[in-house]
Amino acid sequence: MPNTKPLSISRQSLQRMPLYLEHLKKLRADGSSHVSAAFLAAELGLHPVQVRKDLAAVSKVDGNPRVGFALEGLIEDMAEFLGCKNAHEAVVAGVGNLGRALLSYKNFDRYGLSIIAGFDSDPAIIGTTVHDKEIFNVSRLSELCGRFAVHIGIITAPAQFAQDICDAMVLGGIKAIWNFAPVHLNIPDDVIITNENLAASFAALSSRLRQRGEGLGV
Amino acid sequence: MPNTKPLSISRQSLQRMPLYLEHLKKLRADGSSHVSAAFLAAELGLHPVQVRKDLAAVSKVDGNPRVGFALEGLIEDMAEFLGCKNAHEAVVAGVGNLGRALLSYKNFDRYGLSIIAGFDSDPAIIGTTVHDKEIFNVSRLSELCGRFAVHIGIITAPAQFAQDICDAMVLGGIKAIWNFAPVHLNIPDDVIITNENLAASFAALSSRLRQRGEGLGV
DNA sequence: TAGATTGTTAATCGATTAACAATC
DNA sequence: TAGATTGTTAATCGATTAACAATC
Repeated sequence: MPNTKPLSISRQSLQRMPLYLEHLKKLRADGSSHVSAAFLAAELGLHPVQVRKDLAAVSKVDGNPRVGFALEGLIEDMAEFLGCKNAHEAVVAGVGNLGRALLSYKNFDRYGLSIIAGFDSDPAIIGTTVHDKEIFNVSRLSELCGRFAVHIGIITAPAQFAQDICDAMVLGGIKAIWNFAPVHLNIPDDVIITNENLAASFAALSSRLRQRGEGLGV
Repeated sequence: MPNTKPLSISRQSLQRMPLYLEHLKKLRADGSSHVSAAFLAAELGLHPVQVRKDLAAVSKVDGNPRVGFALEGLIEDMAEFLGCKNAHEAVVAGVGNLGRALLSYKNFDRYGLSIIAGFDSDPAIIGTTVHDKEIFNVSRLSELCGRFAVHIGIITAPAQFAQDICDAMVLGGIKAIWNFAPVHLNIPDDVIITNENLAASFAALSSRLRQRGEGLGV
């Protein structure tokens, strides 16, 4: 059984997938039935070959010279690939402004993702709901992760609590962590992690701006 | 005048810089005066050579065999590099949950970053303040960007408004955009952009988890 | 048919990692 | 001194881009 598809898709490709899906849906809504890689690439500011490779990685839909790819099949395969059908659930620990924003974020639905509960240590918000999701005491984090059979944990708590929360999540059976706390977390090898550091992103953008400004002698 | 330092630092390096700064400060607070690249690398889960290169790119502090780098100078240079001294200001358009979270985010201070105002179209919140920052009518976006002499714009509005907001920002003199709307924005060449797609990140993490699960036959 | 568009192989580019001599 | 640690050059790795024959 020859394996034509690469076993794993690059992280960068993976990040682009939701953008394709979004744009393909838009094109379909506009009444198109086909799309060429070149067109899609131009719209999204990507390289045409990159687009073709990305599409080939997740879909068996063959492109057609002159007409491009059939939108319908592409959308179906892309949705399938991204797991939009079998929903993926997560919990979020740290219900400050950011946690609250994620609990209320509507775009997750489109990819079959949902945050089903929040955890915090503040008695004032434990027991309340945000966007219809209940907020539990963080002390019950590992217990409830197990009970909910959730495998994705999101950390939006202050840095000093992040490692403890992380440990509790791992104990509760969490296999993937989306970490917004600006610290390096120690995790077992079988748990995957994505670090999302907003301050670092902002600072990096600001530095790029300054570098460019200097380069131009401004 | 030979140019020893590379003109530009890679995007990835740039993203790591705030993490170094954070960790270096922590070490200093713990009473250390020096740190070795190997130690720092282990703490942050990076490669030692990578750390040395990164440090060398922003600091003239020479490492010392046996003792490592002097913390004090390193922190100073890193802070200088990241522009923590001359504060950088931004405005945010779209004061929903996410915009609100960014307006209230405390970690930005540490890098001399601040969001000075918000913009929205909802009459109910125009004129109110969030974390002491006033919310203006989005119709005044370009006017006020110019008046405030702000060069960084953050877009946290729904996707369908993003391009218009972006255009208004560019018109107002914005030179760097941090875009949270899940769409590709068309901008002039002299404006830099960082796209932050939360749904895409979440979806990518979820896909990685699923891929791994399949690989292990779970 | 002619030409737009695909899919694939090879070249390029950039970042990370390995190797190692220099040095405090 | 001996050995930990640096700084740098070369090798590796991975992703993007270029080139081009195949095809509807």
